[in-house]
Amino acid sequence: MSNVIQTLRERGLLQDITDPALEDLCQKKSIRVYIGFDPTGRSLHAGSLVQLVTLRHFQLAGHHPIAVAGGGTGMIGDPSGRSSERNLQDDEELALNLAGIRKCMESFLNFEGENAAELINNGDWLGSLGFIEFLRDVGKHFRVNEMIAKESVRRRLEDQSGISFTEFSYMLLQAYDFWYLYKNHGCTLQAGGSDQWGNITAGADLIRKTLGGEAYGVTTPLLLDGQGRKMGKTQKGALWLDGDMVSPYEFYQYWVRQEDGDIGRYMKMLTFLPLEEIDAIVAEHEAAPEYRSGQKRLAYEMTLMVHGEAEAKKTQDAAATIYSGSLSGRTDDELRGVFQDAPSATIPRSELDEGVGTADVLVRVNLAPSKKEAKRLLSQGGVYLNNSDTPIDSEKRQLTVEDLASDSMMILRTGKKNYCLVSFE
RNA sequence: GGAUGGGUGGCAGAGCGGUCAAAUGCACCGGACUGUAAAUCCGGCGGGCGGAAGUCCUACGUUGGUUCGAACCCAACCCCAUCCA
Repeated sequence: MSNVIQTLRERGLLQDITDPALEDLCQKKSIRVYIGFDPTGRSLHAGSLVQLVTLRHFQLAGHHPIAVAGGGTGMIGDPSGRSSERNLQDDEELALNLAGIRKCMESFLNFEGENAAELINNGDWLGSLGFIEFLRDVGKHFRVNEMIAKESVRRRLEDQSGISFTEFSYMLLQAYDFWYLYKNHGCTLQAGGSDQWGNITAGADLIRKTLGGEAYGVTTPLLLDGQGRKMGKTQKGALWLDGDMVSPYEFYQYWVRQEDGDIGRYMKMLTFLPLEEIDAIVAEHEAAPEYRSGQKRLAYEMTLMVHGEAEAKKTQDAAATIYSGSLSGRTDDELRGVFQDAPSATIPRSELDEGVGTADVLVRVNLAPSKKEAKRLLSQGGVYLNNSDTPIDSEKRQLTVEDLASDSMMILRTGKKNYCLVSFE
C-alpha cells in the first residue's frame, strides 16, 4: 500500500504523530481512521477542508475513513478555542445538520465500494451512555489535575464566566468516542486539527489503559492564510461548502483573492494535483503574478472538487466574463448563464418603456437597502450599468430600453462586485 | 434577599433638560490607489418626500409622570455587573 503518512508529510498536512510506528503499519494493512466533525451548521465550511482532504488521502491509499459527526458532543461544545459556552442543539436541528454535512462530504469521500467511507453520529452511543457507567469506565482514568492544566480549560477558569461541568467533560467524551470506535469498529487512528491533539491523545491513552490496545493519532496543521488568520472567513460569514449558502461563484472568487505566497501551500494541502504539477503552476505564476494564474487554477480546482466540473467551468467562465469584457450585445441566455449565481430580479417591461428611476430599481433589486442609500451610491459614483467601467453619473438617471444589455436584461452593479441581473418582462 | 453601579445606534462607548438622529472608535458601504488583496487616504453610514435648503416619521431597557420641551428629571417595573447574605 502506498505510504499515506509520507503523502501527508509531503503535502504539509502532517503536524504531529503519536507514534512513528504508524507509518509502517498503514503501509502493511488497511486501517480505520476517524475524524470528528462539528455538526453545529447546516453545512461544513472551509475550516473542515483540511480534514476532508486528509480523510480522502487515507481513502485513496486504501484505508477506511470514518467521519464522526459530533451529534452527542455537539450538544455540549468543545471549550477549545472558544471563550463562551455554545447553545445546546435540539434533535431536529441536529438531524438537518447531519444531512447537510453528509452532502458536503460526498464531494470528497466515496461512501460506496470496498473501503467505503462511513458517517456516524456519536449521539448513537453517547446518548445511551449512563452517567454512572461513564464515571466508572472513563472518568476513573482521568486526573482532574491534568485536565485543568490544559490551556483551553485554564483560560476559561481564569475568565469570569468560568466553565461549566458539561464543557469540562468534553475531553472525556471525545476520548470515549475513540475508545468506542476502537472497540466496536476496529478504528485505530484518530486524525484532527492540531488543536485536537490533547483530545486525541486522551482517547489513545484511554484505549491503552483500559483495553491494552494500541491506537494512534495524527494532527494536521491549522490552515492559516499569509497573515496568520484562520481560513474561510468571508465578509458575509463563513465560507460554506453548500452551494445554496455560498454560491459556487462566491466560492471560486474566494480562492481567486488569495495572496500569491499562499498559492503553492494551499494547492498542496487542499488539492490532489501531483506535486510536480503544483511546482510548475507556482513557477508559472511567479513569472507573471499579475495574471493571477495561480489563484485561478487554485480556485478552479477547489470549485471542481466541491461543486463538480459543470459548476466549476461555468463559474470560471463567468469570472472571466465579468472581469474582462463588456456585456452588451449578448443574448438573454448567455447573461443568465454568466450571472446564474448572482441575485436576479424581475421588473415589468412596461416600466422600462416609460423609464424608471435608477434609485428605485436599486432598492427593488436589493442592491440598496433604502432609497436614501441608493441615492448615496449613485452620487458617490458607485453604480455601474452593464459592467461598464464608468459609473452612472447622475442620481436622476432613468433606465430605459436603450440600457438593455440583451433583449430583456441588464446588469446593475454596485461597488466592485455586487451584481444583479435585472430582467424586464 | 441587601448594597452599589449600570442598561444609548451592528459592537464598544460619550452625552445627563432644548443647539441630539445622538461625539468618538470598530464594523459596514462607496470612491481613489492596486494585480479581483492588505495597508493608506477621501466620502458615507435610521427611514419617507425633495434637486437642494428642508421637512416629517421612528429610535436612547419597559411603562407611566413632571415640563412649552426629556436619551437627559421623577416613579414603578424588567434585565445586567460587582460585592455582601
